[in-house]
Amino acid sequence: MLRIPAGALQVLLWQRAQPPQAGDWALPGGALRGDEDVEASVRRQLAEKVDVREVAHVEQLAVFSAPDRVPGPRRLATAFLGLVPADVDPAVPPDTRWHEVTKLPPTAFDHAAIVCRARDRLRAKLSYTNLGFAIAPAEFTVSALRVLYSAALGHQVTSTNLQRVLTRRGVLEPTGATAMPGPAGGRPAALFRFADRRLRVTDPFAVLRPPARSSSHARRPRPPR
Amino acid sequence: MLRIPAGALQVLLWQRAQPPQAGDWALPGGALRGDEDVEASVRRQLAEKVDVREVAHVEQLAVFSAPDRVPGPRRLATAFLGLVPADVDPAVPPDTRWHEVTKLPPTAFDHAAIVCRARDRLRAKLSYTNLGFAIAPAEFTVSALRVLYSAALGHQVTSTNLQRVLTRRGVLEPTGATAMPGPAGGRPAALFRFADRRLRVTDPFAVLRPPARSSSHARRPRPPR
DNA sequence: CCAGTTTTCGCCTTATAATCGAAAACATGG
DNA sequence: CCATGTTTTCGATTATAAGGCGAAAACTGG
Repeated sequence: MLRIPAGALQVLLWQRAQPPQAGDWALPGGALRGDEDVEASVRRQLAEKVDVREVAHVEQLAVFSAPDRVPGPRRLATAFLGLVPADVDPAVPPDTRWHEVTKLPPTAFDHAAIVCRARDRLRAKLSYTNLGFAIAPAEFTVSALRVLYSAALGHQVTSTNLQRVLTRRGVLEPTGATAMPGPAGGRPAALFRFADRRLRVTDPFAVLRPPARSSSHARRPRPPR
Repeated sequence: MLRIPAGALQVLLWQRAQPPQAGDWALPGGALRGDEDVEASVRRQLAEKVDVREVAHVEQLAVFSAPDRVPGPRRLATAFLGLVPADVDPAVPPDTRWHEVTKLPPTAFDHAAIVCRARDRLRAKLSYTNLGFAIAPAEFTVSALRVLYSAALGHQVTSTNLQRVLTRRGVLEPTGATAMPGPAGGRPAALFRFADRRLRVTDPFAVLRPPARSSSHARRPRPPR
């Protein structure tokens, strides 16, 4: 479960009270029941920690299956990535806390590797899908979105380019309204929203695209040498 | 397990002799042992069908976990994508056969969906990684590679563009040798190979890239209006 | 009304991909 | 041995997308 509440990417962890690895921080999770698939199980596990209605997106990452990943009998873990919009602050149990992914506390088992995978997945999909809808509020300014993308991607992003790329792809659309200007004044920012709140691949990274091109520009034939 | 032996994408299936779903075609697979992770298990399962040394690439796809995906007690399946180069024809058991993915026979359980996922993964990764090394022979002409890419992607690809894109990214390199001309003559084609035979992301689909740009062109300032 | 601030937008440059046609390099038949 | 057909290769051009920069726009507060 990741979110970006204030310019920093955070992950939801809970502190283990019982051995093994008592005191270490772990990802939410639990055993799979016989009558549910892994997606349903994840939502059930999450519901014990946060209000699942505030989770904007959940997707499978990978299976972690090293025989010694936990002490005792081998256990498989199907890791998931969950995203919470930046403007909601779900209530969490007392043993549970948000941690910046760049400053992780001692983590249990292979959970640090899972967090790393989740962050990488988020970074990748922000580029070629509309996944931003899951980390952004319902409405936002381009500047606010820039902060979110910068934090998630780990490098600076310019407002100009962010707006141009996302609008060109049709994932961003203006609401028509404008936000209040900041305390220091300045031009009021236009509010935007994501056109679609379900995951959509904007550019199927098809670098070798189908020839479907109807470019009708008359080409001036080159004179033969 | 996919391959493209002659311009058509094929998947390795075996025909079930015992119920459930006797007669239907299924993907290779089997139970996970306690002392192996899923990757090791897949290689072990595959070894029962083909010579695993001929498998150029294996990667995890996803967990399929619907409670009713197989009759009887629920079973989880961690699906994998495997790729065999086009020039090898592994010996397979008598109940096993290659089928074109566009003309699948009746398949068992949810295996048709798994094949679909595998094909989609292959298509995507051909665009932004050097995964072509896993479907191509060690050496090949651009024309031969074009046939492979066209079959995998499902649409025509031009030799010119294929060569330029792959060489620009540094995934393709000439061997220096040339192939024999075809029976109808024609210029002998240069042979190429993949520079790296391990999966490498050539372009991290980073559409919003870090500003690391040292463009040093002096810009002529626009006159104010 | 003016200075300060932030957003927005147009213009330009750069990067990469797609298209097209001609030249190169071979085989074969007259 | 030359003309012809065939296939590959390559250069020139166009097309599309992304990044950079600065001016104009639109507000606040004195």
